[in-house]
Amino acid sequence: MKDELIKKIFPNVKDYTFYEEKYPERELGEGKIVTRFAPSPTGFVHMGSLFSAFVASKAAHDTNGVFFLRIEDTDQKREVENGIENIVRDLNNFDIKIDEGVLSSTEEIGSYGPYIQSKRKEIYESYVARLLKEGLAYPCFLTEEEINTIREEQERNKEEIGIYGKYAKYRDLTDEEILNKINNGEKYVLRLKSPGNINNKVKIKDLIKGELEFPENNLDIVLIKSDGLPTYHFAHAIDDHLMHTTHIIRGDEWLSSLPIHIQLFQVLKFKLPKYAHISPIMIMDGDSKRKLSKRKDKEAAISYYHELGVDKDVIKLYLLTIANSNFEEWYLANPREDINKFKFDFKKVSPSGSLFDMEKLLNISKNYMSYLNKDLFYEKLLEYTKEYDKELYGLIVKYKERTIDFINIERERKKPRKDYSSFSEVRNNIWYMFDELFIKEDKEYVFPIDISKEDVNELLTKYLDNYYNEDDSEEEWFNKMKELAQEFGYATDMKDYKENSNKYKGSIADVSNIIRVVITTKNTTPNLYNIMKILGREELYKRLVIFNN
RNA sequence: GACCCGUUGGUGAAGUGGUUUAACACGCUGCCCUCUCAAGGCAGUAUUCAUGGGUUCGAAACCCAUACGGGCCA
Repeated sequence: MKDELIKKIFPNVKDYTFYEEKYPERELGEGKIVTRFAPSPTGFVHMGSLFSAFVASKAAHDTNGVFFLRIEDTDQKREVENGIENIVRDLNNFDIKIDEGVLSSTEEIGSYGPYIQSKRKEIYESYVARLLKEGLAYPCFLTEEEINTIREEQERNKEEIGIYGKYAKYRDLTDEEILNKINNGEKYVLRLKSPGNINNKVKIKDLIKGELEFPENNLDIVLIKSDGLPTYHFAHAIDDHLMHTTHIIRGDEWLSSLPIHIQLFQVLKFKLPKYAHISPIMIMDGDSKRKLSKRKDKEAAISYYHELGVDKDVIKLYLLTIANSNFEEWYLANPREDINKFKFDFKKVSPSGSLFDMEKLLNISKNYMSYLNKDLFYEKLLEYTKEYDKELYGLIVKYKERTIDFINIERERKKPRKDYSSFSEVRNNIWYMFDELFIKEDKEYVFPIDISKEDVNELLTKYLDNYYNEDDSEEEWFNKMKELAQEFGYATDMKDYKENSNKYKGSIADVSNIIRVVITTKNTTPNLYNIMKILGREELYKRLVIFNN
């Protein structure tokens, strides 16, 4: 195509070499990876997109490379208000550092911008102008109805669907014919004049999927739509070339358009980046699996975990577990190590999609919570209750020391207790430590053996009056418990009790559980010795009084 | 319907031709320890790697076909 006609189509178009010079090769050094996360601004980040963003940022940061955020807003129908801000916020919440790119709808950092596609219109024009000049692109005047008719015909004849061969009616128009049509005001798109042949094979090595083979692309795909904005395919080639992305990490729904992308890079004489296509996270829907869906699955929303009280670090651990099959083993060997020390490896990514497993996630959370030190646990509990349980929040602020002491029962040791898999579970285990709640809650005392209220009262009174001493060590405490058991005709040795249960009213286990129930109303709690000590003598008497009423 | 990817226990998976009568982790079951729970210890949980055929002295691993699942273009 002649320059005059190109000028007619794009009056102020710059030569593409302008941009080649403006965005020079990055000087990062050997082995540094440049990746990007390129979402549409259609709302919040969900588990699936978080997964690819997380993997991409990890891959880049492991090599001290660059991870940037680009916004793909060329499909303006789908946009949502504050879309960009929400994405940036969600990434920040997950400590995914944006080295470069969009920070909000008005700010960005980095020297390869703009990073919002709608602001890059003239860049795309320069490159499509080059293709027009080289005869590798052309204006196509097919109307929507015509395209539909073509598709119907192709479906009838069981032919490949799309614009190619004889269906590419405007492929070989002369400049003059084109000019006439444009002057007539006919609407058009700009299409690739595909040099491909469907009978040829194109091979590519994907970092996750391995060796792949596709038929070559032969479709004259649209490069620039009639609204002047580029298609995903074209923008991807231009942007990732100019931004010098080294690794395209994205969902495997893009796999089938890979031949198009390869061809675009060839036609534009760009160096092809490396590709890594991640399989989607799946979920069971009845008997069959499907992709985890932002719309259908509550587990897909990050806010779901926030409400549950599952820490964001747990989500990261989970995502790494499904991303790299050797991570779990590494983490098991280094349970309290900073996960940034684990190096992501493309070779260890499963080519098939993993099923989302809530149980596994909660188990990771349980371990994580058990490894938190008492102060950090307390802080995170404050944060959680402040938002989701104001009443408990007030109490743990008021009784800070008591709360921390309780949290710390059997915590500071090599293999800590694992009581909670989310912060929302804490209330159910701690409420009885606070007078306000203990008095208020409906209480039902269920004892391990058949025993009258009077006998319980006698047992407790005797225990508190004659045996219990706040300063006792755990061993002394337990010995006294045994003495009490003996005095009331309970077995002090569990083995003995198992063999001769008919000689006793019950066992020492029953005695301590009777005490446990009066004090807490629960028949399972953390170590009773610690609980009594934390509550204090006076409080213990009070609970006996409450029981008797 | 065309094309592409995948298929190892309930789940995540290790595994790239012989040390695999399939690692590890979650879950589940049982036992032990034990004042309850949690934790911990021990054991069990795939007669076999979707199915059929082939290559090979030897296959979960390589090849072909079929089935199923997923994706994508519509």
